[in-house]
Amino acid sequence: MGRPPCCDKDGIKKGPWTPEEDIILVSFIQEHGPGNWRSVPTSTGLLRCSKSCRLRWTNYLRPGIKRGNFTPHEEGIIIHLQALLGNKWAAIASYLPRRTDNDIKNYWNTHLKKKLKKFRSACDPLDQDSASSQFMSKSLNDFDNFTTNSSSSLRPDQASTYASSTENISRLLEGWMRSSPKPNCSSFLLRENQEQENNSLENDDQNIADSVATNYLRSYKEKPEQESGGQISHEEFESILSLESLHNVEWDKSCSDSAAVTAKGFQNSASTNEKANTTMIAESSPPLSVLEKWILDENGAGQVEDIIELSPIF
DNA sequence: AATGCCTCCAACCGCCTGCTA
DNA sequence: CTAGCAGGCGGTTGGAGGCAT
Repeated sequence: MGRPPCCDKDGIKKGPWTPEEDIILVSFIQEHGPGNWRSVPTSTGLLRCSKSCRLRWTNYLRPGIKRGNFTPHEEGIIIHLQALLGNKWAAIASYLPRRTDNDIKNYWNTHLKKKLKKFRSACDPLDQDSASSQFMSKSLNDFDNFTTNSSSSLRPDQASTYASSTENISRLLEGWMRSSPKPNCSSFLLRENQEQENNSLENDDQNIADSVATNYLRSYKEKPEQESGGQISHEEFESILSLESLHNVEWDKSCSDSAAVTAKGFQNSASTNEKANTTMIAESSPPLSVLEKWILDENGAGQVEDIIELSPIF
């Protein structure tokens, strides 16, 4: 026999969560830590299924979630990663630790898809396929300029309403958690603490850079040959090469043979100057983030300053 | 003021994978 | 080994609120 059912399917409440339910859920997690969702409905008396509880926590109540407008640079990261990884929102969210996959997915569907469409139309209204491929070779700066000059991506009225409601809950939760920290929830208490949150902001550069480097290399190496067709794009390889040199990552034997051959060939034929530049950048001080160098590699020098200036998380 | 349309996001649905009994 | 559930994920939707007429 398998596991027992997580919860009784009858009498399950659906729809928006009330503040009371939020408080019950958070107080339970404060005591027991996130996880073991199966026991949440029975232990708390919430008329919600365990799945709903988990979603509510991960997408809304979890401390450390950054809400509100996406920065132009965050947009750029999402666009770039979406082009590389597809609609792997969870994977993309792993590069933006303070954003939830649901938020990124919503933002993509409601804002970025439209902007991309406009961008592509602006590139070449007569040849959408060509414009699509051109887009990948366009710099993030082009897109940033385009989006900056476009109308606001989030209506101010909605943003303020949304922020005020979430902030109220957030403040409530922060107060509770600070008042009685529990050892078993230290992992998320770290994130909810404002002081440490500020530190986290300062360290986001390296955290995200490391996250990008390791996840990107891992996802590439785990990419089945049939999926990539044994080939990688110029952009992909340049990204990987840049990350590899910055992190001293060796090409893994586990890479598919043809992909590895392609990569090696590309590596050998790549401009010496390009590689030297990359290495030089990597060794320069103060260090730039891997992500910045990654983007820098694709967009030419001069973008880094914009990136740093644009995004508060960098 | 009333109505219809549009935008946005929280939450649900269904599928998949991995784990557990 | 197998059945069946938990957790994770991406796609989709319902409803609230704003805007245009």
